Parts: sequence; C-alpha cells; structure tokens
Amino acid sequence: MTDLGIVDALAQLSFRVQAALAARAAEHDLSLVQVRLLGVLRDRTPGMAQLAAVLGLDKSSVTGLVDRAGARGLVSRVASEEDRRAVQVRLTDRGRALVEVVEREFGADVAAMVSELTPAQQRTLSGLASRVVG
Amino acid sequence: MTDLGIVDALAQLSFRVQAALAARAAEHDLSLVQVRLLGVLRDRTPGMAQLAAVLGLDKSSVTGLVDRAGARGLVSRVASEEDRRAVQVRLTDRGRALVEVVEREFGADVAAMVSELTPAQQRTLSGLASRVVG
DNA sequence: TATTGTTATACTCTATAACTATA
DNA sequence: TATAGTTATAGAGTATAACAATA
Repeated sequence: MTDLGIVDALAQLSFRVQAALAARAAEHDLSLVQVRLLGVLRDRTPGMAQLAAVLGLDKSSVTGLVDRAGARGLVSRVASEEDRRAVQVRLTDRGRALVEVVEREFGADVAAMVSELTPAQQRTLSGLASRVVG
Repeated sequence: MTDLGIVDALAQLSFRVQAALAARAAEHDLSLVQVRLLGVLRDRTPGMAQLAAVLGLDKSSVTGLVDRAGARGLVSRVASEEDRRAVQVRLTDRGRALVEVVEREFGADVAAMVSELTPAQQRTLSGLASRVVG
C-alpha cells in the first residue's frame, strides 16, 4: 500500500478503530460514550464530577448518561459514606458482563484489522502506538 | 513506555487522534461530523444519498446536517441537471477555506503527537498504519 | 415500482445556567 | 463560600416511518 503520510494514516486508522468499536457497541444498543462510561467504571467507582473530568464532559451531561445507563441496569449510584453530597457510580454485574463482551469482540476486530501485518510488525506497531500515547 | 498490547494501544491512539480533531473542529464551532462532511466535499459534489452512504448515516440525518452547514454558508445544494429529483451538495468558498484551516491545524497536532518518535520511527508508524487501512 | 430527498417524530448526547444540599 | 450533584432548557445528531416528486 502507498504510504499515506503520518497524518492521513493515523487519521484514517483512528476512524477505522472508532468505527469498529461503535459498531460493536451498537450491536448491544450502546453508543461510544456509553461504552467509554462502562470502560471507565471497570476499575473505579468515581463520583459524578470525577467521571465528568475523565470523560471530558460537563457534569450535567454525565447526569443524563448515568441516568440512562442506570435505567438499563448497567450502573448504579451508591451514596458516599464520607460526603453526604456525593455519590459513587459503579458497574452492576450486568454492566460488567456487557462491557467484557464488547471488549472481547472489539479486541477480535482489532486483531483482524492488523492481521495482514506479520507478528513482528504488529509488535512494532503496538510499541510505537504505545509510545505515542504513553 | 510499557507496551499496551495492540488492542489498547490502537484504541487509545484512536481516541487521542479523534479528540485532537474534535478539539480543533470545536474551535471553529464544528462537530466531528461537520468536519467529515466538509472533508468529503473537498473533492466531490455528491447527492444526498451518496453522502449518506459515505458518512454511514441515514439520508434523513444528512438532510439536517446539510441544512445546518448550509445555514452557516459552508455548503450549498445545487439542483441536478440530469435528474430533477436530485441535488448536488458542494462546498462554498467559505466552507473550503474553513476545512483547509482545520486540516492544517489538525496536521500540526498529529505531528506534535508523534514528535517523540525519531523520524525513522515516524516513517515506520506511517507505513504500518497505511498498510492496515489500505 | 423504485429512487431521491424531505418531513414528522422521538431519543441520545451535549452545554449553560440556575438550583439544592452539604462541606 | 465552595463543592457535589440535579434540573431546566436548548440545540446537534441520529434513526424510523411516512410522504412527495420524479424516474
């Protein structure tokens, strides 16, 4: 394949990767944002303000996001014990199971996407991408 | 940096790249989708149905998208001469100027993002990413 | 009949501003 | 006063279904 140049190559790759994730999410009636929400909650039980910071959203946006995920039984709000103003958002078992399914499927999509590269090239790509984001 | 593995590395990289594009777009009051719309129109004057196919949206969604871009003077609908049902969507001069600014700024962002890699590594990354999307 | 495009409707996602309750 | 969170409101983005006009 012709080299697209670093800008177009990374731009197109990012669209492909995001499209794959969005498509897998959509199969489970999730948007990209909902998947990000569930993903963040896999190893944390943040408050609404922390969640807003991590997701790069206004806290009022997160209210609706958590409302809708909660209505589907994927997350729950737990009252904080130290601060009576605060809540902690956590994954339900169902939410955890769902995010694990989506991640497994998405992982397979990415693997397929890079399957034309040799294993050594895949390691090189992984290492370079890791350095860029690290 | 620790190697994240190919899935997480590409996922995180794609979020970074998309976030950079969205941020640059937002500086000009554009969404990611509006930027994609303008980008598609740089070298084409498609009909609404073609536009829907390229963007992966329903044609009714494209109606609103083009309406809003048109209200800002970025695109225009031109009646097709062959088919009296059809329109052709084209960039206005203002739309073209705007998309060129955003692309230049975004290109600089990507360049900064990979600036910790050596030139040789950047070429390697560009080549591998190009092969994946090609 | 099939295709091109719009309209009506409903829902998600998002931000700003105003609000309540607690610190 | 400051912080945690919600509510009210408005607008963008999206899809489905129904529609009009043309092919």
